[in-house]
Amino acid sequence: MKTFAWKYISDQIYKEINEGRYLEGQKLPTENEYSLRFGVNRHTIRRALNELIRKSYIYSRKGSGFYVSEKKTIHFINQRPRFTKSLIASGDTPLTKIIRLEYIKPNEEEAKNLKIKKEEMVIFLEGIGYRNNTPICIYKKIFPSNRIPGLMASFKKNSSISKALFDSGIKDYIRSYSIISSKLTNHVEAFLLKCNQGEPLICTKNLNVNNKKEPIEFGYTLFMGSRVEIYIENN
Amino acid sequence: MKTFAWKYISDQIYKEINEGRYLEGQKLPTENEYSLRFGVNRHTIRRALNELIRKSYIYSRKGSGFYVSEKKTIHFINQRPRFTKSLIASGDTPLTKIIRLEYIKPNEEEAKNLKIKKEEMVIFLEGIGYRNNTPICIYKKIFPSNRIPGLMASFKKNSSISKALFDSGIKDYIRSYSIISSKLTNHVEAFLLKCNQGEPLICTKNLNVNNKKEPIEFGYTLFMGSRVEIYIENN
DNA sequence: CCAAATAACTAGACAACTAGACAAATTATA
DNA sequence: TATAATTTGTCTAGTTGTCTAGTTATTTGG
Repeated sequence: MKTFAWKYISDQIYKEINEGRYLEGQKLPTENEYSLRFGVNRHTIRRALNELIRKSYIYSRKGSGFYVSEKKTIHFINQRPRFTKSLIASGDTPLTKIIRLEYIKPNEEEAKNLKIKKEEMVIFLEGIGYRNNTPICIYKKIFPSNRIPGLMASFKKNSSISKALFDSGIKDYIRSYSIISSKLTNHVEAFLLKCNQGEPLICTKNLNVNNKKEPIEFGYTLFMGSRVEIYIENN
Repeated sequence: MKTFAWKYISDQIYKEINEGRYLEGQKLPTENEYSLRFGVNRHTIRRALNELIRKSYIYSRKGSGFYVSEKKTIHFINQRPRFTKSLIASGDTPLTKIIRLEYIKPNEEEAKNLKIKKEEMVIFLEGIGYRNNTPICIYKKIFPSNRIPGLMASFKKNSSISKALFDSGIKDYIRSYSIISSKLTNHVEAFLLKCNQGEPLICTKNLNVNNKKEPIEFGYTLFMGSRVEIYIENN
């Protein structure tokens, strides 16, 4: 049995990362530099680095370089889900950027979950969640606007989603259920998450209800597998 | 299929313009602002914006910014249509490029409109109309050559269509009727008009007659919806 | 053990993207 | 009005991503 160059190099670089030679988020040497150092072709270096990407120890940015991955964000799924708070608690700077906000017609599943008629227009909200300026998820949320008067205006005024809900009278809400699945990023998701096409995603689908148990939000979230892990709390 | 950042961004900005978020002539966000918003380098933004300039949805002013292009208003006159003159009058540089000129057999509608036999050969002329070096329309015209002696030779000599008609004895003509409809560009039209496939077109079909009320031209024109608006005068 | 097939590796070209510098034109400010 | 700041235009250079093609090394199967 023979150890191949790419495997040796991959292990070697990983060892150096593990030794703490490079901090989280720090840039690694370029392909070219590694190529000179190990005396192999650039493509062999790429293979070694791609192996580390596959294991999500590092990630790459086109035209820029390879970087050491940061620790995964833990996303808690429990009764009272709050993206921002869960991140603040873990000492990270959260941010969520809305990229789409409009009225649409719900599909069958959405209408059924929200307990409204298929013809009733709903608020569609799409955004990207960040941690330390790195995108970690794409979320899509459907709100029954008829049940929450003034919500659209509130979204346009507020940057925080839960604050917008609060302003519209939703003082509290709890999660009714969550479904978790997985898939690979398509080209659009890859762009939005600034990753390569074909990376694994953790997909959640969930329903939030108010204290009268009326559905107020049906949402989908795509978490980047390499940057997030989901923690399910039972209490 | 793979989406590049510049393509995604270009499409996104175009969508926002098309939604009416920015009015004609209005300034777009700066390269820097877009760069922060999309999280890419300024040069990638430039590439996206240059794509929109190429399709003349926007234009730029050095040291100032990027602006949404203004539509050209075409006065669709019932009486004396003249592409060249109407553009000169509005202070633009006119140009029309003939891309096809030959004898063909007319179809039923054309023969009927021109009041000739189906077997009688006619002159088929196809061209592209420009404003400021940007294509704004594709036109196809059918002329009953038997009724206008020497017209083909005249077309080959002259660059202006109305001048060619004038030289062939058509000193004056008026529009008999026009029909306006709409459709989306196919890939050939998109290529000729240097725009995306699926852009809306304003389609006109019309008949011109001489002072003896004999039909002398049956024509189709496809105006690019995003670059042109048609003004119809009733008097 | 040999031949064929497969995987590893080299080599090069080109595109997409990042990065920074500086010029030229415009706009805001003192 | 003069100056500073902003913004687009144009460079050069470097890095990753994706191809294609060809060579060498290893494994596989008879």
